[in-house]
Amino acid sequence: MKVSREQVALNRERIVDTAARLFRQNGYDGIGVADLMKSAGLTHGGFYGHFASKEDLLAAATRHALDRSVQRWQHKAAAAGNPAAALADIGDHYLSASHRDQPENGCAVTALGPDVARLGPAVRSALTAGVAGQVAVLEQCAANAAAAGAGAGNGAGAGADAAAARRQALATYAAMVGAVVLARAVNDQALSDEILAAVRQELVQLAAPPSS
Amino acid sequence: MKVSREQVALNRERIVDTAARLFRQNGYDGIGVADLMKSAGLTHGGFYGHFASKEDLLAAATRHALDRSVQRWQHKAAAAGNPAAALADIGDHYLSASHRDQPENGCAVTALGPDVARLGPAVRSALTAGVAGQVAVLEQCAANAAAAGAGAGNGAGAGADAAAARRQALATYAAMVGAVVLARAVNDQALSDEILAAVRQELVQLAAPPSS
DNA sequence: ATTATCTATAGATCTATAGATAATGC
DNA sequence: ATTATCTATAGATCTATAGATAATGC
Repeated sequence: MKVSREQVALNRERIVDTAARLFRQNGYDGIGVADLMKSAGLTHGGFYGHFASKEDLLAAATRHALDRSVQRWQHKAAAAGNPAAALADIGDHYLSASHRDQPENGCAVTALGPDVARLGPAVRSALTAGVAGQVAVLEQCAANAAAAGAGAGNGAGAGADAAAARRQALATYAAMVGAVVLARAVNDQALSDEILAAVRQELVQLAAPPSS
Repeated sequence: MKVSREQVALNRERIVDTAARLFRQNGYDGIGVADLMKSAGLTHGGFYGHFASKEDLLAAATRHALDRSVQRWQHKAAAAGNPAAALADIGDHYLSASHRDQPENGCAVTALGPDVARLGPAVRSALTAGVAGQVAVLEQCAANAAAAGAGAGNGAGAGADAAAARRQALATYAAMVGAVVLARAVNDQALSDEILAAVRQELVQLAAPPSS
């Protein structure tokens, strides 16, 4: 039952896409290779022609899922009229009930962070690249917001602004990740909603140019 | 080989303590009942006299670990001279390299959040109680900081302050949780350190009374 | 002829249970 | 007599591999 090289590439892509969904939904240990392959419409044994191991697949799936996330963020940032609107757009989506309730389509960091932390360098590097990409988008937005808020600054001020923008981007990103992890884990709908709302609110204040 | 009732209670406690450590270290699916019991110095089969299921043990272990965390936070808050020092003390410890590098002794939310989100109500309720306890400590610190910073406020101002203190506590807590999840998952020491430092920095600013 | 996928299975591991054992506590 | 723990195992599941099959692509 050999298939064309084109079909092989399509099959591999299907496996990665299926894995990205099922790993986020069930965790790394929550879904087996046999079930993954079955969901992708293939049989168990064929898996090892595409990937060296289950962990190797997770690395590919993580890269795949986060690449898509970063691209969406970049698109939002480019489409928004101003930096504050871009941050609000990204944050409102990330901190929405639908992102909380659909981990299978959501950020791989929130769904798989602790799993990835216990795995090997290939998986962790895939996640790291995604994190760096997401942070870079936020950092650019924060820097643009600061520049729009400031008058004609001097050189030292611009350098301090850049460092502050990066710090703010990292802290905001951490708050977004933590909020979704918490909102999913907590068994109290009101508290879950409250956590998401609190971080959304903070993000609005961050997007506003500094008042000083 | 029956043991005294006192020894039974000690054995149960030992199982919970061992489980709290090994679940945080390896994840819920990363350690089996047989190995847990072996680490506790008991045999596999004896487990089901103490707990109905592995998930039941995770609920007990989560409650145990988070109770201890909340108690430490309360102690820090009471021991600090002022609210800002209390927040700094809690945050510096939570956002330290040693907390990042020793998940087996750290916050159960950061180590097990996504696992817990996929499990039943008993486990999730245990985590929720811990989250609520940790947030309450931060909220009290933020409220005290706001009260110390304000003059003699009117009633409406105090109500707004209380709501703002809770929002700030939730957002800060989310940032702390997210920072540790990220710092552990990322395969880049400099980025990991930078994430922790950025949130520590933000926490200092939160602890300062509002400038307005 | 090459090779992607298939069937079948090895070998290990996991949760949970059944029945035996032996020390406590009435 | 009760019961906490023990040994042993059932039954299911997991990753990975071996060898067969059959369609592609030289």
